[in-house]
Amino acid sequence: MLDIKFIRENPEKFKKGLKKKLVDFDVAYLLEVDEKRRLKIKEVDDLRHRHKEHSDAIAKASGNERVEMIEKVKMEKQKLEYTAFELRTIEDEFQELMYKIPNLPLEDVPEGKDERENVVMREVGEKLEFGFAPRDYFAIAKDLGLIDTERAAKVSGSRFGYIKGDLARLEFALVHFAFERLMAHGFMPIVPPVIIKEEMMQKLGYVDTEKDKAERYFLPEDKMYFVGTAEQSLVPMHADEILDEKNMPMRYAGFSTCFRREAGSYGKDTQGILRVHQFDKVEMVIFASSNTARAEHERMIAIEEELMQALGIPYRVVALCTGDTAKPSARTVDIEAWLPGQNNGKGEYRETHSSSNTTDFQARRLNIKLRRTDGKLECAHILNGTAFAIGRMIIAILENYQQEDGSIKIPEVLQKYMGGMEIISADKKI
RNA sequence: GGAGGCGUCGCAUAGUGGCCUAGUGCGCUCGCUUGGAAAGCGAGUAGACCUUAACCGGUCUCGGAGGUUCGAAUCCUCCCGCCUCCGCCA
Repeated sequence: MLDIKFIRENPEKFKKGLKKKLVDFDVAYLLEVDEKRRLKIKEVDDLRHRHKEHSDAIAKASGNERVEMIEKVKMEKQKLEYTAFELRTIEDEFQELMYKIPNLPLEDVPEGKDERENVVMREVGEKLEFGFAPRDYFAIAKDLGLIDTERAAKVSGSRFGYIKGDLARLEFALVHFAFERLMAHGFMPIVPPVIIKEEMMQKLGYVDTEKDKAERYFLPEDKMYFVGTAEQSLVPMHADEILDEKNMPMRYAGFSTCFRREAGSYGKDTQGILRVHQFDKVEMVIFASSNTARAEHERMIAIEEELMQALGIPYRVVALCTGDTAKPSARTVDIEAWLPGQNNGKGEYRETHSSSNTTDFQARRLNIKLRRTDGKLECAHILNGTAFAIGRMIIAILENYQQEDGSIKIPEVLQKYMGGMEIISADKKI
C-alpha cells in the first residue's frame, strides 16, 4: 500500500508511476473519495466529542434532569451511529481503491510493457564447450535414476517429483553452502513456518485478486495459506513492530519448502522439475531504512552473483522493466542461469533468482515501522531475493556439469558437503 | 481434543460501569544540583487518523472483532495468543 499523503501531495508523480506500471487507475476519483472520507471523519469526531461531553454530564446529574438528559443523548446517538455507518462505507471503498494501487517503480527501472522489454545488464561466466551434444537435465537425471516424476504423478499428481540419491544429498549441500555464505554476509539463518494465517497473506498483498488467490494453496478449515516462498513467512515476522534503526539492516536467510499451484501455466514446462508445485528454497529477506534500502538491494544482487560464480554457472543479470515488475515491487532484478542442455542442446537462459526492493509498500500494510536515530518514525523498507531455488539450481548443475559418459561432476565448493564426493555416476545403485 | 487461568503505556503492576484526559514503580530522555558521578529534585516519556504553516485542538486504540449501555479496561459473544493440568503425539 502506498501513502495517501504522498498521493495527495504528488498526484502528478503518482500518475506517472502508475502509467509506467501500465496500471489503469482513476486518480481523480481516489482523491475525491479521500476528500469525502476526511470530511466524514471530522463530522464523526465532532459528533462523538459532543456525545462524550453529554455522557459525562449525565454522571453528575440526578433525578428528573438525569432522565431527560439520557433521552436527549439517545437521540443524538442515533445520528452519530448513522454518520459512523456512512464513514465506514466510505472507508471501505477508500481501502479497496488503495489496495489496487501497485508500488511505483524507482527511477532507474527500464520502462517497458512486458518481459520482452526487460534489459540484460550483464552476462557473466564462460559457457562451456562440451565437445558433445549437451543433454537436457531431465534425460541425464532419469538415466542416473535421480529424478522420478512418474511415481510422483502416481502419488501426488503432475508437477511433483522424487529427488533421489545423490541429488537429494546435493540439495542439502546447496542449502548448507548457501547458509554458510549468507552467514558470512551477516544473515541469520531461519527455518520458518510454511503455513501462515490468511490475515498475513492479505497484508502481504498476495491475495488481492482472484488470480492471486488461484496461485496459492489454502486450507479452508484452518483459514491458512501455504507459502509460495519463505518471504511470505519472514516478512510478517515483524508485523506491528517498531524496529530500531540501530539494528538495521536486519538480514534473514530462510530455508523453506515453497508451494505453488502454477494455475496460470498449464502446459508450460510440464516435463521434469523446472516448474513444480513444491520445491525448496533459501531466500534472503532484508529489513532496512529508507536510506540504505537501495544499497542493500545492490548488495543482495551481488550476493546472488557471488553464489552463482562460486558454483561456476554462467548467468545473466536482467533488470525487469516497469510492466513486468510485480505489484509490491519498486524494482526487480532477476538472474537467469545458462542451461546448455535446453533448446535441443543449443542452450538457453532460465530464471533462477529474483530480487525485489519493495520499499515501504509491504511494511505499510503490515505496520512495520522503524525508529530512526533522529527519533522520527518511518515505514521499514523490505527487500527479498533468492539465494538458491534448489530445484532449479540442481537443474543448472546437472546441465553445466554433465560429462560425456553421462555422469555429473560436483561443483568444487559443494564437494565438502557431500563427504568429498566429486562425481555423481550410475556406478553405485541405491 | 478436554478443564481451568491470563492478556492494561518499553518492562512490572493497580484498576470489576461515570472520580481513567489509564494510577504507581522501574527503565529511558532532558534539565537543576556536582570538581565529576551517584543520590535527590523537576519535566517529559506510545501509535494511528483528522485539523493546522506550525503551535493548539479533536477522535480512536487497555490482545483483536462485534454487542449491551446515555457511558465499557471493567459486563456479554466470537476470534487470536500465552500459561497450568489431563489426553494424544514426532
